[in-house]
Amino acid sequence: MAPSPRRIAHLDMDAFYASVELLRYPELRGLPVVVGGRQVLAGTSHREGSREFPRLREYAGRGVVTTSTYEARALGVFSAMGLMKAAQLAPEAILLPADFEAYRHYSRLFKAAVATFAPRIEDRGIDEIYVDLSDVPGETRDLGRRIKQAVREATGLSCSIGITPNKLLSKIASDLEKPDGLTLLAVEDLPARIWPLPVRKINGIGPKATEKLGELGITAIGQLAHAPLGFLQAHFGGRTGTWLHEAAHGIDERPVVTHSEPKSVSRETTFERDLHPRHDREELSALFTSLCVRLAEDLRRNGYVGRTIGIKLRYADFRTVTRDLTLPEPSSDAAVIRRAAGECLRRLSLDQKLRLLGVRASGLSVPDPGSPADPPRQAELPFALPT
DNA sequence: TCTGGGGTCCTAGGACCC
DNA sequence: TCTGGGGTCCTAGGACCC
Repeated sequence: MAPSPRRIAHLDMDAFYASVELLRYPELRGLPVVVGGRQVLAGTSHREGSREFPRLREYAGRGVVTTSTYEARALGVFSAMGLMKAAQLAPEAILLPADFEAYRHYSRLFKAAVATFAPRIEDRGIDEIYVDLSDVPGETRDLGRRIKQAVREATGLSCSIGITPNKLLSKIASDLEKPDGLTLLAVEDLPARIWPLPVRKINGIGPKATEKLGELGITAIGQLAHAPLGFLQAHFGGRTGTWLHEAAHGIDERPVVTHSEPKSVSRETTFERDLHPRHDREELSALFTSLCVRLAEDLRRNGYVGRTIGIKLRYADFRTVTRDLTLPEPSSDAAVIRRAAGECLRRLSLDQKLRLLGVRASGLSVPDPGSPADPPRQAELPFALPT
């Protein structure tokens, strides 16, 4: 007898950041609203009663759209789009700065609400989770309705849920009836509901793979399903070819992972304007040190030390390079991190303008209590870039 | 109108060791 | 003094995701 299929839910909050902002500013409901950018705009009046909100057209800078309301999406404004481009499409849209504290608060609320009756939860970021419902009693659609209701009662927000035998299909399903959707799918529904969709809908197929598949004449998931395994393996390699084939057939045995340890921690910043390593040396050096200090704080706050320290540079032409260095002993000390990052920096030619600088710690571990890997809190910092 | 910040996983070459 | 082979670590880059 075949084992009964799992019941895996994927829950995705609808336009999450923007929806949280609408809780705060209900008068913006129904308007195109965009969350993004880095700071509140200067000159924006905040009068009580008749509040003036900044418009997208007033924005100047390097920010991107983090979330847009469905009204803004109707104007062509989507996540990850540059705000300057978004302003061309929707100059009158309201632009609000991101308030991650608020989003984290609502994130905790909705996850806690789901956990009260479906505790096997995999965190997929601030606004998404997978939930293993296999052992939760109740009829599937009813469970879905109860989860949505619990989320709404806890947060005042709507979400979309897909429930299928695995994570891959549930992720696709949760998107099918957004917003406020509840979509149940069984393997028999694959040809009718999944195969007509573009391959890009498969989580893990991005712009590059979509492009390459397109060149091979494959645009729909059904076409991918009918491509011979050997053909896919020949073009994408053994592993990826097999994965593409299985994904198109709705096969995915990955478990819901309820706990995982972080692998790396990083801090990076894109400058307001491109900076030259020599001409803007002092400003860059201060930024670099500040990134190291914040990274060290992040490590300490979360109780980790890192053994590999790396840097990331993005040149003005958007070319990105990384360098890293593995230390003899792991550390969370800002001065140690700064020194290692400085060593990495010395391995790069610094004759072009930069737009981004980042620092990363990987090879994380939890330090032994009292070990020398956990040095005193404050240490002296070298404040100059290596020459 | 140029493209944020925080992550994960995979690949691949060279060093190094047995 | 012809070119073995496997395992692991380190490093760099890239695709992808939220």
